[in-house]
Amino acid sequence: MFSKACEYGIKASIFIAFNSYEGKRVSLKAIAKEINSPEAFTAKILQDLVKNDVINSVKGAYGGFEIEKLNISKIKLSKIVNALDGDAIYSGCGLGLHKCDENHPCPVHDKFKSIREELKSMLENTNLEELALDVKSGISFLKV
Amino acid sequence: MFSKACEYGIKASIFIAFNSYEGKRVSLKAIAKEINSPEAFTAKILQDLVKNDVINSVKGAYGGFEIEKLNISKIKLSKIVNALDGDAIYSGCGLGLHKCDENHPCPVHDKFKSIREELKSMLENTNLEELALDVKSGISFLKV
DNA sequence: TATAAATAGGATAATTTTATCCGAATAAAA
DNA sequence: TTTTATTCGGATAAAATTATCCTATTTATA
Ligand code: FES
Ligand code: FES
Repeated sequence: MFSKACEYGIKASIFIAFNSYEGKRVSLKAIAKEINSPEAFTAKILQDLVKNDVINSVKGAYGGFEIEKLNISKIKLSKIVNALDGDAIYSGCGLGLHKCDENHPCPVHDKFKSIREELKSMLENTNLEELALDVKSGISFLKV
Repeated sequence: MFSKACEYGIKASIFIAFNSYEGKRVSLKAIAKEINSPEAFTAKILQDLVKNDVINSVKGAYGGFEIEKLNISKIKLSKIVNALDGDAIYSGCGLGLHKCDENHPCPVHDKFKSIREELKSMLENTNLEELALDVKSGISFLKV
């Protein structure tokens, strides 16, 4: 469904989010350990997220990654997915036609329509805050 | 969403299906042309589909691919997707945890649940016949 | 029986995705 | 000012996916 990069990116963002709530900045090392991802690859993904204004980075000793508290509830999953995987998953044609077009639909267009719309609206209506709170309270998990 | 192999496989199966309805066997060349896919790669995919009993092949002159008429309505999209991509798309964890587990859910588990179930039931309840008939009647398209 | 038209399948290549390595830049603290 | 802990970014490398090529095998027909 999502690329590995996107999976790591979502998990990393959640981990950064709930630490930022407590005013804690987290390092690449801590993130990779927490979400069980390869460190160097995760670094690249975090750089992408910084460029796309999902997270902020602070260089140097005692640096790391963080998200402005006020923004945590404003960042939607769709922003992360879009930054890392683009919008093909909910905008492109499910069978790889040049584009998804009502007037020139592929055989599964109608069947997929509602699923893709549900996916899109879920991604656009889910914010980092709710996901982070669930992890913090032990309702959901980032690894294993 | 699906791999290229799976996209080609679904489209090829639909094309074979509606030709089989008319008692026509189709060649690799004809399939690749009709669904706009690379011929040799498509050949590999068709071999997989033959091994998984989705389609039948006939070697030699005047050979090609076909599906038993009586089976066309029995073959579900899920069978094709499973043969080519496995079941990760609707059974695996959306964030790549080892497995999707109610008792150890990832942060998006609940959000994804209904989408993945809808996807699964759609794939399990859509058969080749309906898809093939739509293409045949010009309601949907296999390329461009 | 020879020929031609197909699929089967092994080997290989190209591309994309995933992953690693290392030096440069930055900034806090000693 | 030096050391240390970081992110940044370029260059590779490894693995997976996508794609191609070539030969063997099969089978209908001339
Ligand atoms: S045309 Fe294929 S999903 Fe819309
Ligand atoms: S645990 Fe991740 S989708 Fe169920």
